[in-house]
Amino acid sequence: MPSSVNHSRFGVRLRSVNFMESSPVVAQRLIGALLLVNGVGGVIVETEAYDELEPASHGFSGQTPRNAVLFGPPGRAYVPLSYGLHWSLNIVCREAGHAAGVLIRALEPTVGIPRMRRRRRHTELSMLCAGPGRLAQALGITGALNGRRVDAAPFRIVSAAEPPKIVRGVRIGISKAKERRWRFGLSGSAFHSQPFR
DNA sequence: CGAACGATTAGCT
DNA sequence: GCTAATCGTTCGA
Repeated sequence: MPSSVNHSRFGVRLRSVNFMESSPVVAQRLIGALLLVNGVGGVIVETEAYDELEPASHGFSGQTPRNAVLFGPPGRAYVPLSYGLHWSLNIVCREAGHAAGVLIRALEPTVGIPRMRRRRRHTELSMLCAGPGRLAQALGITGALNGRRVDAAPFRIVSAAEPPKIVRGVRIGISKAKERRWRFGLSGSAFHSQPFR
């Protein structure tokens, strides 16, 4: 695991993430952080930012029962189903009143790897948490966690002790606002869902 | 009220 | 590279 991540509960300086910032800022602050759900997870290596003011966001067309969590308090998990099949984990953030969120797209698996392998039917390590659907499956994330605070159980987020080197690119799998470079990655990671260029 | 379409993935060619 | 799987939401008639 990268030395920039403090996995010790006796660490000297554990920064927490402020979710009252714009989603692109929060998306970058989450890179290199340790994310656990029920004690299982790893280092966040890929995120994307979304904001209700741009058409790629689930919040763009206004509040619905599905996306209601995005319009609620920051620091909550927004867990929608995509393609009728896959859950995904977002963290709600809010700056200037915008309904916004950060999609967690990939982890470097570090804690509870056997558990994740069982949930994912023994996929190879580099594919365990590479992509929002795979990550949700590996960590056992479903709609049951929608709206839950991410600073309390079953979540645990420990941010990187030092700012990591971050790469940036366009978001994946969207048809609108394609040119916006709101995808962020941990530089040099072998655990991205797709390469950065 | 029916049709189209996703912030995707696995499996096959 | 192509496509099926699968369902809530959105959009047009």
